[in-house]
Amino acid sequence: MIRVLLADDENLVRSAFAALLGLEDDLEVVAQASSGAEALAMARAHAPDVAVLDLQMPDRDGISVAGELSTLLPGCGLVIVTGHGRPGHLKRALEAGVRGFLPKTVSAAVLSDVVRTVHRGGRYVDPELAAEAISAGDSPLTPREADVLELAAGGAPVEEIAARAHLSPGTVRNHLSAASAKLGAPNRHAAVDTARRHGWI
Amino acid sequence: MIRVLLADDENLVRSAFAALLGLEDDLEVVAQASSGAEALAMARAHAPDVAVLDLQMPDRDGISVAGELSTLLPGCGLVIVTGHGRPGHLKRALEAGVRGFLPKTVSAAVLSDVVRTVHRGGRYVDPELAAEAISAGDSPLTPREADVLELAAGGAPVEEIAARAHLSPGTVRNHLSAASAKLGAPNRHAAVDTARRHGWI
DNA sequence: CACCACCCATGACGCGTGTCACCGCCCGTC
DNA sequence: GACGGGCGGTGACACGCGTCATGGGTGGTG
Repeated sequence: MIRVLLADDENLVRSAFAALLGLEDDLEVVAQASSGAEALAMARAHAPDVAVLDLQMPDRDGISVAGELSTLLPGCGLVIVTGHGRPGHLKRALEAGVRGFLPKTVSAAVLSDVVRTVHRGGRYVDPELAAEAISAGDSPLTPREADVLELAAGGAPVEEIAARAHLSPGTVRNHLSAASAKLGAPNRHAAVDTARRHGWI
Repeated sequence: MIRVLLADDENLVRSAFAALLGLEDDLEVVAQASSGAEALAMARAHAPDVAVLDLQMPDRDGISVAGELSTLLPGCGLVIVTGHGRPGHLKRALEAGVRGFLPKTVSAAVLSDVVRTVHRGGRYVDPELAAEAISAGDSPLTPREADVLELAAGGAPVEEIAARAHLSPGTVRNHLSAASAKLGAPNRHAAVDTARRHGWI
């Protein structure tokens, strides 16, 4: 019997996953969590064999939770499930010790299979996502450029970004200009869009 | 036995919902669809008692599907399920004949209860969402302003928006300026953000 | 009919922004 | 030690953009 921890902030989806996994004879959902912090607490309490984590959760990234879990429970298999799979996320997830990564578009049978595969020590990443990740490659942005671009995401004026990043407005514009050029975007807003699509911010 | 149609582009979620509803004795999932068009075809073929539709689907809005279904199968109960519930969506959904509207954050028991309620001819909208919708009110934007604002969403320059909307650049700027003013946003990008949060575009 | 809201357009003003050149500083590698 | 790359900063220029005033056309309402 494989003991599974489920974490997803959308209660309905999480319960539905639990129902789905509950149909399998060899799987048992022993704990559920609706946030990253709760997931860690539950993991500590129940020591599951496999943790299935949603990528987007209100308090923290599913990947950062995975990273912490991999040191906390080294034997625990880690699976990330996500609505919109971005290539950058996949890379970060694998670095965090995640061994299963799949979008919510896959068919139902895949989830339980992946849980079993990961429990056996195997790996599974969605083929389509893997192809995207390879073709997309690494982020061309320097860390600082990514920071500034992220702060520009809300459509804030340069002045505000400068204040929040403790930089001079001119430097902010330089970073944004460089980022836009690297991403082939005509302006920073399109650059934000592109960077988001690739999971680089 | 209540016969249910399920439509959601995320196969995993849809199958999981099917498993969840399948646990209930009085509910039976008779058809599933992964797009709006497919949902309509399935509805025609199976004439379900209740249709559970995801708001976001690749080809078309779940609400527009609902609108078509309400004329196609007047007796069919309509339920919309959504990840991020926007007040504007709720209003549009109710106008389209939808009688159940709930975010994916609700607990598992609610979904099957809502299906039953809607089948009996009752209504259910998530209380939190309803409160937001009431406090938010109607969209202050004129139809044209909403159009232009939507085209501005991708961070496109004014020139491009003008070309795509068959307008003069000056007119576009006027519409955007008016929209930003109405939404209390310092620029159009923040205006896009605000309008999206309220479901006005 | 007058009135008003919406739509489309033009022109002008001023600020925000994108772009470039150039500066110094730090830290890694060859 | 020289070199290159990332980082922070300045100054200048030109364009995009936000804002406003103004105008004409349309359709619905009192």
